[in-house]
Amino acid sequence: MESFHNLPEMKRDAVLNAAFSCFARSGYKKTSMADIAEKAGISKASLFHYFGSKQDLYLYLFDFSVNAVNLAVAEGMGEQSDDFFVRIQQAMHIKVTVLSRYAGMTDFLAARYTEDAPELRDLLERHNEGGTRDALREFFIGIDLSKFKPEVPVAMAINAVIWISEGYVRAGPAHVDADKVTQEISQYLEMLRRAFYKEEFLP
Amino acid sequence: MESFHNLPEMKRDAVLNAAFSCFARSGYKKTSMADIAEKAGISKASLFHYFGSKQDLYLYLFDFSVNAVNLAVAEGMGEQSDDFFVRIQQAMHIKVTVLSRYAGMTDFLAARYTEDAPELRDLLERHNEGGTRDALREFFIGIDLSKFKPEVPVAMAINAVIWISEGYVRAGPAHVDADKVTQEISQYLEMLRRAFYKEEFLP
DNA sequence: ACACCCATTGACCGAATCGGTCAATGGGTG
DNA sequence: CACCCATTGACCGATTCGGTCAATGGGTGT
Repeated sequence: MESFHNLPEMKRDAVLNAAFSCFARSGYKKTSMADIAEKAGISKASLFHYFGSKQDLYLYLFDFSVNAVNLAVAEGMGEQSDDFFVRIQQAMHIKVTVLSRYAGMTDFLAARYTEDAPELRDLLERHNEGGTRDALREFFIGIDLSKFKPEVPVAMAINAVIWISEGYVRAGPAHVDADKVTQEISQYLEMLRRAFYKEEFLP
Repeated sequence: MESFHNLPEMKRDAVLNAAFSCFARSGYKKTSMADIAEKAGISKASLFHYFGSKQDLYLYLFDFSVNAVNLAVAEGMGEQSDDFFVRIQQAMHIKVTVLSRYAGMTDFLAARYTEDAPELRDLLERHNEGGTRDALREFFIGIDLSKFKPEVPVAMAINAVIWISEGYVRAGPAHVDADKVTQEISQYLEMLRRAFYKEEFLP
């Protein structure tokens, strides 16, 4: 495991991204170590040399992802605004920043909810109890919902904004520059803000 | 193959849906006939009795899906309106109707673009040449774009509407009643219409 | 009651692939 | 030159793969 950390950064990211995308697309059981090794451009034996076993690799990826997301959230979420749109733009910026380096990581984390391999049950359930809480519910506390026009259904508007943000990220294969992508998303959010907010809250 | 058509309708749909979801989630190569048989509640030998081989099963599913979609489109798309929102609502109604019976079919059809199994290349490429054309481009001919407010970017608004529709379908596990789902989607579309259209085009 | 039919399936086949191991290799370092 | 250690092709037993087949059993006509 320490041998993996001594790898040059580029090679390390290649291995991580190969593993992320394979596990995310095919799940734990259907992903073979040969698949990951081939996509990463290394030998299968090296994979076992780095991580010991398939299960240990998955566990490492999981911890790595949780830490990376927590770190990105900690340094990306500045002063908590009461404005829905600035807060969701912060969240999308974090997601895009993480995704620009580890393209398959969020899909990997999302896919853990559909994992049914018994060898992972303990680890995943343990993390569900302690860490995750209800992130979505927590995201919306302190938001000033009175900025929305009275005639727009707030719950639907919120769903709309979330689905558009996700739709953009999903559709966008041009993940070259995280800042540029963030800027383009903000254009969509600005359009929605104009459509949903009372005029007194628009610049 | 004729033995499969003589099956009772419920059992037939169970087999089709099992195969759709397995192929859509795991791809052609990673999906085993045992997976499909188990999810369908029949024996693996029966699967081979019906379809002969794994490849023949995939081919049958593909033809079946293309025919089903074409049929649904033919009978679901009434007089072509020049209004963007009524047209997209027609399209979503078709999609939801198909999905209510064959939950995994659209994902199965979408997944064919990422299939790299050499045994399927011929079939998939052949269908790409002849049938598909640019469905999205064709969808938008004759649409009256002047109904949009001058300050809203039309291209972005269109993407927004599409992503919201897809997001709703993806998020909604309550696929019990197709008409109810269609009605809920129309509420979202109505909200967006109010936000994006000039007032003179609102009721 | 019997004979016939055919859908269904558990058991089985050789081949491929699985997770995992190991000895040989080769480039870097003192 | 000797040592070290990352890397890997070849290999292991076990499992799973696509596909086959004979046995079974519930229907149907007579």
